Amino acid sequence: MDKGWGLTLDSDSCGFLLNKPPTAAVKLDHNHNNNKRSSFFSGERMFSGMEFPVKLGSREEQTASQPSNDNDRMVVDEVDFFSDRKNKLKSNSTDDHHQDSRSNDAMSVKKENWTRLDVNTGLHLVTANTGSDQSMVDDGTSSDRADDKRAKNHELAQLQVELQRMNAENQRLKEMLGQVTNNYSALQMHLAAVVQQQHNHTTAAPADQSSQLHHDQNAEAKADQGKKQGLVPRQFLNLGPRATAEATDDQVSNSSSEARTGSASPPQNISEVASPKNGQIGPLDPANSNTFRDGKRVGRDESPESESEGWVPDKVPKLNNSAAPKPIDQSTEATMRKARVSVRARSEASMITDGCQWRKYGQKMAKGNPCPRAYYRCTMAVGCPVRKQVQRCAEDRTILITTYEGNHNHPLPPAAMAMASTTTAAASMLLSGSMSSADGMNMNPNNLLARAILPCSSSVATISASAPFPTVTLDLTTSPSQVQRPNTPFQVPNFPGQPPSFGAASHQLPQVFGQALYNQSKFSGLQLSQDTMGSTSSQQQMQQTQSSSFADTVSAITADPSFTAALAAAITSIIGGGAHPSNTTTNSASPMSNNSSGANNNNKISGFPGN
DNA sequence: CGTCTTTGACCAGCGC
DNA sequence: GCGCTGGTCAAAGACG
Repeated sequence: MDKGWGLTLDSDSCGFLLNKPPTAAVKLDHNHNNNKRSSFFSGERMFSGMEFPVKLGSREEQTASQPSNDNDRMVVDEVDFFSDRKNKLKSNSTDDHHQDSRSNDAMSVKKENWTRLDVNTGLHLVTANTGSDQSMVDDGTSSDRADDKRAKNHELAQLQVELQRMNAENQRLKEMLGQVTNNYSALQMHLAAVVQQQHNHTTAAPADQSSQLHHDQNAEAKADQGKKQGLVPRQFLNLGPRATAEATDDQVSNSSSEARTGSASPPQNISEVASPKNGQIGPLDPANSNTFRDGKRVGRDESPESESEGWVPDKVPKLNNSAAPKPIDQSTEATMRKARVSVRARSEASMITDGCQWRKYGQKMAKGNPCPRAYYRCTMAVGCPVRKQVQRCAEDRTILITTYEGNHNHPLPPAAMAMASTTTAAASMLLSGSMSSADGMNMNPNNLLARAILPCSSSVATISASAPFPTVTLDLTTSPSQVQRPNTPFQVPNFPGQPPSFGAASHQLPQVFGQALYNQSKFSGLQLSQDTMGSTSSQQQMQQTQSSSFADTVSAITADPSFTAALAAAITSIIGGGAHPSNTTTNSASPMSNNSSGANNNNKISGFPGN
């Protein structure tokens, strides 16, 4: 976030300055002294200091609202002060300037006059108004001006407070936007998966062919097809949490963990989550983090809260017991929290480099595995609910199993977007469509998720419902030949937070994925800057444009068969960083002891924390 | 000195 | 009810 500060100063100047009323006051006085220069400047540049437009605006508002009075006043003031000014200062240049202004534009004349009046008024207040008889004459106007100034200052302060509030709200909206964008990308991938599955089924059932042409009509076709294959139509009809919840209630209740989630967590959530939820979203709300840390269960329940906000709009009702319409988040969040995406890959590193910053908070010896399981939590944002478990495979200790859980509630650096998007999409699809079809047994590779994530390979993506939590496993260790990798596994030397290197590495990927990564990098970079910047409308438009283009790109790449190899290559490249000494990781995990090869697994494991 | 890792302890869920 | 297991916390130590 350090990067953002530089950018923040660039575009947040208005908000930044406006957040400091004393500064504004100083600048206001300064404006009075230098108004001749600043008036036009302020008219041209809105962000040269909001004090200028605010001040001018107030003048202009008065002019607009009370044209007659202002004109009258202006006439009087002009006569008084400019004549006075001419008499006193005999400034030809000013007069010429005044005439030029008149010749240019009447309004500008007014503004110029007003600003000049301010200047002269200030002079009178300071010098001439110090107790002369004339001051009694001018006292009326000067006192009026003083009052006018005070009123304007007061108005300015109010505007500043308003702007502060707007900035704060803007920040919240930006955070929401980031989450929604992630959500959107996940849904895009899901949609692509559904379409693809539809296409696959259409080949078998041509009767439904017409429906696949129209995505809008997909719901009905999905329902039919879902019935055909024994799937619950709602899974496909509703991509939101409701579908997930219903699916969970209807079918996945056989999973003990799900039952646990549904029965135990929601009551707590209702009581504890409802209040902050109703008030405002707080993915980064410190309160969340506090409660997150206060109690384990509370934290586990609340962290998904913030997490799911990125997943589901508030308006979507949630059916946990299908009786009381509770706030969606609770069970959905819990479910999302439970959903896991496991990535198996060969790596000598203690932890794969996925672009995020992790903090290790625990380590346990898991049953049935001599290798300890390390627990990490994302530290890129306070209260980020994302956790991951890192454990080596018991059978093959060269295989590193990284299990992700939860979704980031903060903007991600470009380096983290690939993995985060992948895991997010996988988890989303798992929960929205694939989970119930698992029905207590492992998903076969023909599952839509497997096809969605890795469309052209049938053995790398599996879903296990036998696990305590519904888990998607991306196995990148089985068939390297499927991954269109060159012999030299491409490394990402400065992978974290360095889009150029990432883009440079992406040239080895299929073009479409490289472009996607590039777009992601741009977008997430924009998000990063946006997160700390005071946003402008143009920037928001840019972000939205980037968002939509990014979503389109995601949609495009998921439909592309080469996405399989691209995704595998990307993840493998991320993971491959550990084997490369040049790979600088942002992870704080201790680097692996320099094992040259995977021959001695024990040595490698010994490098694993805790062994 | 601040941050991060380590590690023992604690807690909750689940099965018996 | 008890033990097992997974997950988390937090104090203490390590590290830069």
